[in-house]
Amino acid sequence: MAQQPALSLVEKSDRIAGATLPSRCAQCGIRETSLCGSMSDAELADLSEIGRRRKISRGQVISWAGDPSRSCANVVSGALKVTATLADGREQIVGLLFPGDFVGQLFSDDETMTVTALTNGDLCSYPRVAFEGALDAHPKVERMLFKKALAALNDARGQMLSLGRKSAQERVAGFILDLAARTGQRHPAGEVSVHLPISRGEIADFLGLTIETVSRQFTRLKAQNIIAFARGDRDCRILNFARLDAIVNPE
Amino acid sequence: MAQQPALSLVEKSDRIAGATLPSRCAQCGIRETSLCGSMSDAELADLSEIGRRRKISRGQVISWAGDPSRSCANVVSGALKVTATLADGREQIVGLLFPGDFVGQLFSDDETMTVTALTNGDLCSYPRVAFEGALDAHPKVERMLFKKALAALNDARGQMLSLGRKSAQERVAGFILDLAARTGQRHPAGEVSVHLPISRGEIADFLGLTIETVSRQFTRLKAQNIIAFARGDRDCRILNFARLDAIVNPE
DNA sequence: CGGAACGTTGAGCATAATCAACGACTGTGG
DNA sequence: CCACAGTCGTTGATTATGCTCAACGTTCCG
Repeated sequence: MAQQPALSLVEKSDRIAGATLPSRCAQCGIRETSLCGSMSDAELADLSEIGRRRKISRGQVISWAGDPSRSCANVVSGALKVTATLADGREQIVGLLFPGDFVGQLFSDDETMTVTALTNGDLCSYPRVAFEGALDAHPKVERMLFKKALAALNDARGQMLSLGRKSAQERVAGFILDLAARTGQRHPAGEVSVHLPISRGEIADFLGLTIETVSRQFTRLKAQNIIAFARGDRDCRILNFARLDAIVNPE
Repeated sequence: MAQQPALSLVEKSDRIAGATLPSRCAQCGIRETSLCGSMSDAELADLSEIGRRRKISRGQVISWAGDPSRSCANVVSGALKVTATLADGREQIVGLLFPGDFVGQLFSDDETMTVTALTNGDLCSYPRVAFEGALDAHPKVERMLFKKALAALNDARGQMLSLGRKSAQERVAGFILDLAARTGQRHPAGEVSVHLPISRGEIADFLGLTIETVSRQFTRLKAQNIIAFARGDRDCRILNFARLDAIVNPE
């Protein structure tokens, strides 16, 4: 994955400005699920003053662990990964971000994690210090961010249980089921199809396994007719939901 | 470990009350590090209205995963563990709580994790809904809790890296170093002594290993003269900080 | 066409889990 | 006082799970 320079606030991008609500906010597809959902039009105009819309492309690093924390953002479209890494290159994905999620390290001078775009997409980006100032004036926004942080903490803790205590098969099966619950499409026959948003290697980094082990577990689930793949390696169909669930919730 | 009923708010305990600041708050040893540090005396009097001091004893379960979330608390003294468990009994410690830390699941009707006392201690306990109400009136308290949640999230993510990507020896060495940074005592000869607050079994549950593996890693570090134990199995002395650090930060 | 990225499969191995035994220490009750 | 059970930690033997190394097929692009 090509590594590119992190977000710079001086790069060319459109300004979201004006005393009234910009049209891109009024039309924004994620307004209900993001921070902005907690704000009145007047409040949103306030925040949009300091924000910029910004395009990101697959593989681009949004922020590097250790760099100064200068900006934060809402994900408007696309997907990103948050990773922790060791000096020798071992990597663990500690979070996945989708539209409506918040990116950045608030109240800290340094980023602690690296954030990378998994797909092309758009961010609504804010200078960190100005954004923190806006939080003082808008307690409803702070409350929403607080709740998002608590949800992220619960997610992380659930993932810790997987990483520390589950077998490879349980982790892979759980990954498919989690995705199905989030983004799965139900089919007439009762089957569910799930698009895997990340590569085998990224699944491995997410689950604390190797690429080969992830691949073998998929193969094993295919051999048991629990899942099947259609049109490539990323479109997974759950043929036997009950047996998949039985792997994840043992006994 | 004996399992006892979870926190009941009707149990006998002293009331922290009065329009003025109660003496137990004025004298509280953790006031600077806990929520209360962000409050003026007048604000603190407000919060103390709804709080109770409560004693907890080693092994006692403060709240069970799945139970309704009725209360939250500050840790005044002692230590607690936050655990996630699977149906078949596998357990992962996802957080350790010490004086000044916050206990409880805010903005959620159900607890998602089990919290258990590792030692005898004291909590400052609040009804959850009333506490949430107090947050509306005291943005500085909410801000402090928000920062604590973000710190807990960073901790959890660092732990995810250990669980997913580090060897048993790296995890055990890292555990000792983390404790040393938190609570270690420096000695004249440059050595550092660390009291391990939890048993081998709990260390295993924290690091995602078995008791035997944890024990073998301690033995290995002892054999290399990197650490030594004094007066029992819980007082660890770091004899060679550099080599311990080299294990944790490889290459 | 050549190369790169991605995914799968196989063989062998290493790490940590499992199963088992044992010593040290603690508190209990005869 | 001692016998006893219980908890905790250590150590040994064996096993299994998942990792490493390697080869190969496919797809996509330049």
